[in-house]
Amino acid sequence: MKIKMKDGSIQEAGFEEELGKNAFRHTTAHILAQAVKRLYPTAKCAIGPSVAEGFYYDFDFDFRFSEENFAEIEAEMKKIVKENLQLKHFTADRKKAMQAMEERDETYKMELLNELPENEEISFYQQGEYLEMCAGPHVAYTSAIKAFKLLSVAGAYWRGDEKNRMLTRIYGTSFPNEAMLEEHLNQLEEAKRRDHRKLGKELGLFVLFEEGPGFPFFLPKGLILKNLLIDYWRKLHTREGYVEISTPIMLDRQLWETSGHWEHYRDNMYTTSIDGVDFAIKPMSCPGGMLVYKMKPRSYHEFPMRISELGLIHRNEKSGTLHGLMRVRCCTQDDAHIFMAPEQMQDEIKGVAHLIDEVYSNFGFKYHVELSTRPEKSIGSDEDWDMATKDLKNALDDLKLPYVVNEGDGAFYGPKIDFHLEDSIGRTWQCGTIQLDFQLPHRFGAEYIGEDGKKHRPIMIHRVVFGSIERFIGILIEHFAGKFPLWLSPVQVKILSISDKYNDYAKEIEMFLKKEGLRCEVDGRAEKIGYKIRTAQLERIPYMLVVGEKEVNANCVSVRKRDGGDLGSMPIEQFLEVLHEDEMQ
RNA sequence: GCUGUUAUGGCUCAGUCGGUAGAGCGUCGCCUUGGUAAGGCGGAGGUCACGGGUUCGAUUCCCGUUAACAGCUCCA
Repeated sequence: MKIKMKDGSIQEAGFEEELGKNAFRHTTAHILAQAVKRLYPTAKCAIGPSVAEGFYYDFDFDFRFSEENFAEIEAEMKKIVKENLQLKHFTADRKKAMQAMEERDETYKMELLNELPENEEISFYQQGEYLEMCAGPHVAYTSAIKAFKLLSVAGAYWRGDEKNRMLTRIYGTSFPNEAMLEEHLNQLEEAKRRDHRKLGKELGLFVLFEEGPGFPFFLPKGLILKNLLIDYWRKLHTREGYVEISTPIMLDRQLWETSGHWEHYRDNMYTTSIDGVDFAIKPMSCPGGMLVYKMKPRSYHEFPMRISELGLIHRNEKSGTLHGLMRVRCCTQDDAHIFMAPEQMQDEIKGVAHLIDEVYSNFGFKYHVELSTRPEKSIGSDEDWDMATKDLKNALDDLKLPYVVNEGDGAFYGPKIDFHLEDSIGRTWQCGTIQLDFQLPHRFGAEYIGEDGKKHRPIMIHRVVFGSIERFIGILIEHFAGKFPLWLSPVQVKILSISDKYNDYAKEIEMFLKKEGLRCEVDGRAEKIGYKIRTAQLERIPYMLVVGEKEVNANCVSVRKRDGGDLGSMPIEQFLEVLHEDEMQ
């Protein structure tokens, strides 16, 4: 494909290249805008870029727009593609540009134009009667857009600011041929099938009630999963030299004033009053950990002091942001606070980064890293922030971990390294984080006696590996599509009797396996074996043991694997070996 | 929180252009006692999210509330 660049040059790029794909989708967005203007001349255009899986365009309509309008827009877009319009690129000076936008009453474009530098040549693309102020790039002809589809409509603030007017955003996607579009739509369907909210309900893992929006209930099988993750976590942290504490979920307001949460996090905190004293339910565990640190004089001999806590935290998240287990108002954070001397900082950051990598790799997760810098609402001096940010950067560079900088997204007390995991439809969620904090030790007056016998201020790292266990479980469910590895499966083995005559034998097998420490169940219903297998298969149970007359007589079990089908008959001891091999994988 | 959409048995969904509702799955009972992804028959189960309004009459129309969904904003 020929791509028309902003500077007037022409580059060659295929759809599989970023440049080609973005130009392709961006042009589709223009075709959408052209169709919209033809059908609804009073609509105003804002912006319409390409995004990871397609494109969107923001419009300001003077009527209520809905997905019912998609059909006629798509029909009009098809016409524009068929008309094979050329995308002509040209530039104009500011005055002419403004004149053109005024004529068309494109007030949003005029606002954007006003913010461009005084002497800048303004770039335009025109296809047929449709003219857009746009930096491109675009493909050369509208006929290139062979397959497209409008997907959804949603509100979006003008320029991403919630104080601004809300515009109507139309999402769509496009491909060079119908087959690719079809495949993409299939992928979206598959993603819906592994949505953790759907699977969580089907597999009986967790539930949310109207009585507690954002406060998930764990059901027996979900709690097994949660507890197994915690067991795994404890083992790792003991190995890594952490000690674990548990602090109250509710503490005196004064503590939160000292930490700065009262001032900077107040809107997200639940509070109550007892005997006329204000208390706040903790949105983070650090201040409690700080009290433990400060309870007695500390020495550099104790450093690095790694104190972990599975903290039950509550945050009043805005109603519209709640999302299954991914975004909740109450969750368990696998927190830890590391107190140390400045010279230990680099090693500690790297140690935590390795630990996070170990855990994510164990589950087969891919992740990406972001470095979040000082937000507007924050505490501490510029020097401290610069130093802390530089320290995190150095550690990332040493580790050779690629990262993107997320300006202004740090915690209010310090910059952080964030680890992001993907859900089934490619949305990413922050899970692990490493935060460097010079502020809380200062605010609390934390100290330690150094080698020189003098008092010093410790540095503090806040870090989580899972992030919130709830969110991590959400990611796990989607990643495995409910087919958890053997060690994590709430039910590992289900024993299916051919008929209820063999239920006693099935129970014997169950007792035997339970003594071996396995989680198992018997399906002794008066149903046919095909039906019991179907049920167990839908429950994503890793191993099924079929027992009937043959097995009773031969004192064995017939093994069926969730993904491998019938493995044949074997004595129960041999089945244990099969499980053992599975676990080794 | 904002914009839009939605809310009907445990689950997934029909339906009523205003006259108080139906299917499949699940559940319960009976028959069947079976060999690797759904055997047959029958029963129970719903104040149609909640609160107002319009109406002779509202699950259906209107308003509000709550929750869910998509996106935005925000975040672990």
